Amino acid sequence: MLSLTEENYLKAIYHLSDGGTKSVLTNEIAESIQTRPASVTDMVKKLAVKNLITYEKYYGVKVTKHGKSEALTIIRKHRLWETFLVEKLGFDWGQVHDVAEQLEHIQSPLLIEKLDEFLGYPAADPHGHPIPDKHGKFHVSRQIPLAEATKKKTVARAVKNSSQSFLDYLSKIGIYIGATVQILERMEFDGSIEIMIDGKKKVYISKEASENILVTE
Amino acid sequence: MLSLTEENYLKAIYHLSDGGTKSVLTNEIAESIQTRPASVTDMVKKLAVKNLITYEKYYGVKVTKHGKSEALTIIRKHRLWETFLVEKLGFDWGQVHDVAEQLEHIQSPLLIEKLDEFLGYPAADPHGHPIPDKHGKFHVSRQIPLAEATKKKTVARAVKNSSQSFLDYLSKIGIYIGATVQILERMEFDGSIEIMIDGKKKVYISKEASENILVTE
DNA sequence: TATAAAGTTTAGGTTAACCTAAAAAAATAT
DNA sequence: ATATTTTTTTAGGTTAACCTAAACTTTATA
Ligand SMILES: [Mn+2]
Ligand SMILES: [Mn+2]
Ligand SMILES: [Mn+2]
Ligand SMILES: [Mn+2]
Repeated sequence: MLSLTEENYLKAIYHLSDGGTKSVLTNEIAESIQTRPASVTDMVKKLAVKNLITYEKYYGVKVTKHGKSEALTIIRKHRLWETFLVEKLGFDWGQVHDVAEQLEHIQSPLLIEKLDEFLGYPAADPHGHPIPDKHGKFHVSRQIPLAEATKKKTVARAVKNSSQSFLDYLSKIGIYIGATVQILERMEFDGSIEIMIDGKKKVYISKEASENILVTE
Repeated sequence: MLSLTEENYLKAIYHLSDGGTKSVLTNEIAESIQTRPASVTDMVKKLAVKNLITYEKYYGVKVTKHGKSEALTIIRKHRLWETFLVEKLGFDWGQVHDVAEQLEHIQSPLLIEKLDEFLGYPAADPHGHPIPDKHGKFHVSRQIPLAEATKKKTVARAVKNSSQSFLDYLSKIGIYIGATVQILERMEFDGSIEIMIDGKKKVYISKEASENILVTE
């Protein structure tokens, strides 16, 4: 069984590795988890002993099969709780992340199965992120950042950034998961774009914002 | 803000003090929390510095006003979560305690208010224990152990012991919160009693069991 | 290729929450 | 009242998870 801290490290490493595909460096982990590189080195050795990652001194870590499965369990819990908070308790999609950050560490396989059932086995969380099933399986449709879309008409499917401030901003301008987004014009000089939301509302959004909205064409 | 450990100590002390009325000794705390007396002495000093209890060397601790209010918040959370698990997720009343023991430490005032609302502001948890409101207020009707009841006909209102094994036993013989319990006969030699549940089922229960069922006459 | 810069690890400390063993105080028994 | 037992505290360690500063390794630059 993993400690809360070990779980947070493992989840961070998994996310940074793009689902276990690439290896992750000490400084990236330190940055993402808000600790010092020296602390990361300590923890990374512990996780390697537990067979959750492989660690090659100076060259970073890779997530093992076992580590991937543990990470996906934590992510599953995180996203199920976020879904619960929004769907059942009426939280705003920008309010759920920090609470889910705590709830994801509750240890009870029964709880998570019952919660999943209660929510009707959702496929995605309020941010459009896929929820792994109890075996760690999930499906993602081909999503691209709005910034890279070539077709004029797209549908918002997920956000890349789940921060309160970004989600509050999206809500304010009227973007939500499932909204249709038409690209009206790209500004040459700063990459900002003019879009039409649900065929009704025209707004300008920055390049930065458009990179954090994932769409299907 | 309190650590998880501090919260567990404070809650244990509050329970042992009968709602803040009497003072609590080091060994009682150690016993209840499954630690060594020396560890209790350490923690008790910390809690005293934080003004949650008063500590008189060799004579035990008392819960302060502030400590009582913090303890009641934790108890409120514990009981709301237990109610959620039974009412919404379909847990058995014997399965909830350990999970609630973890959930009670989640830090989010918003979460707990929304959960309370979602549950319809319940007055008691699945074990019949009162749920304090957000100001720490709650009401208990005059409940006595079935072992001490003098009237023939009583109604089960709460359990004194929330262990899985005791609750499984109660379910098995057909006792639940709200069940009517008629006392048919008391056995002189071991204090066991014969009862009729809901006017239908006759069973014998031990003195021990009858001391852990709280009823109103 | 030698040197500088960047990234990482090691060495050595801190704090919270535990522990055992010894010392001290309080309660009980003679 | 004194001696014994019980309870509690103190002293001194351990472990997990952090930290800073110094020592390394790797990578980039001259
Ligand atoms: Mn977390
Ligand atoms: Mn999410
Ligand atoms: Mn607890
Ligand atoms: Mn309860």
